[in-house]
Amino acid sequence: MIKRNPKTHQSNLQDAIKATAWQQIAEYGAPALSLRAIARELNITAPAIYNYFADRDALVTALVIDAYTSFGDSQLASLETVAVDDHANRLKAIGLAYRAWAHRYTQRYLLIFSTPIPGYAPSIDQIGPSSARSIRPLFSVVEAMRVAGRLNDAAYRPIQPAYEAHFEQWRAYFDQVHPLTHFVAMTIWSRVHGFVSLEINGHFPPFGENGDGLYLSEIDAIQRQFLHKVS
Amino acid sequence: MIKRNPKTHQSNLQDAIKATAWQQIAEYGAPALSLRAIARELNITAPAIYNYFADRDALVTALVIDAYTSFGDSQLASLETVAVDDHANRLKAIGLAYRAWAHRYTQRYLLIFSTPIPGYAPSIDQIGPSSARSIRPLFSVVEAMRVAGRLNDAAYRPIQPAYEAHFEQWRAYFDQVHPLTHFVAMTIWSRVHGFVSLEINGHFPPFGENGDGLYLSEIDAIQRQFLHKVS
DNA sequence: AGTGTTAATATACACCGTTTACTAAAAAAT
DNA sequence: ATTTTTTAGTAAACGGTGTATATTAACACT
Repeated sequence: MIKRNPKTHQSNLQDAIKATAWQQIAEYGAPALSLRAIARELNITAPAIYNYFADRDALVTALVIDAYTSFGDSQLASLETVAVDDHANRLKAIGLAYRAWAHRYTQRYLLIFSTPIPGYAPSIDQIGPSSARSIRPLFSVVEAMRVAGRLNDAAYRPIQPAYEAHFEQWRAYFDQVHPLTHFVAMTIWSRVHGFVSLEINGHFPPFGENGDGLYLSEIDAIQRQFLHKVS
Repeated sequence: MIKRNPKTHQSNLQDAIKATAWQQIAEYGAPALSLRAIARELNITAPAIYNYFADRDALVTALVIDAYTSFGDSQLASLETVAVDDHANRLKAIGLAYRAWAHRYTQRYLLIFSTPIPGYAPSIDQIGPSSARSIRPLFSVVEAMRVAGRLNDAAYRPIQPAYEAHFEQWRAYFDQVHPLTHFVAMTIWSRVHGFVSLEINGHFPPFGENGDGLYLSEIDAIQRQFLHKVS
């Protein structure tokens, strides 16, 4: 008959579990995530967590959704101070925000884009919405370029018929955006992601948090390739 | 006094451990790698593995080096059938080989570029050589372009002085290649990697193993941006 | 007061990497 | 040829993990 720690009596234990998980992920990295460690920190027993999350994967899924939300917020916020018709600077702002967020919240970034939790595979049904939301700001920037007639489609290659079905199904999360917009946005995303991914995972030299020439030149290249001059 | 299974008496148990590890990684994924499972498969006990690898991380490091070697072989082989002065097609060949290898050996790809083993962090000293070797073919293609005067340096931005030291140290693995070559090669690598990484990790729709428009257009863009026309 | 539900516990199981102590066989040394 | 040393395995155990089961304490509602 052990008297439970008052900590466990806080209004929402579910949130406390997630908060502790984030704290431990930030401190020891996502792979070290442990239900038992979380329970210890909260002065409860490990099985108690199962009252709030079906299993470890359910907790991780909740964390992934949180990470996507944080990422989406950052993407959205980066556009607030840039005029909606200043396409060049909107591309630049959202591109820099991508990298800055990854550096600021490395563990969240890895949780989304790497697979640091052994045996965990996210279900598209659950994370789809928050994932789509996080990418939508980039899509909106590109779509604005297209609507303004400033989207360069020289590189556009239609999706091969064989993959059209898959593509269409996957695109359901993106409000049936214009194919050209989708094409360009995914290309931009893949470039920005490629740089940041290699950097975060230690395959590039450690540039630090500040912008550097290589990344800025990639943003330049994106602007030059996809943004028409005003005609 | 148990008579050991003949399997354990094969000439090189170290290689057998690695082979079994690869087999289980291919079947169940890298995160499920387990020394005990390997030992079971080989009819030995788990601690016996410690005669051949200092600990789990040492085994993983050996696997990572193998993966880099396989990747480097693939990169090298892709250039064999293309004339050394056919820069456009060398870029294309090596780019397609990158993606094809990642699809063919997904688990090896993830082992290198993701961090699927909990708690494992590769030491640059040990994997540096095989890692550098795997990237060198790309560097050689770009360097050949530069020497032939066909490398477009319009986007080049010198490394910021603050990072020059780090950069130089890291570059020691790459035979002091020309800075411009290094700059362009890293950019190309990051683009190709970005696409494949998103694809392999399920953030892009499943295009399958065959080439598709989006990836080919990225290779096009790389050619157009960095390869001068013959002057 | 009694009943049903909720949320925690205690216990247990099967797995993991790793350490220690021990042993049998092979190799080396005398 | 005998003794010693090294090698390469085993057995047992420690502390860790996620999770299932059964049980118990506290609460809300009739």
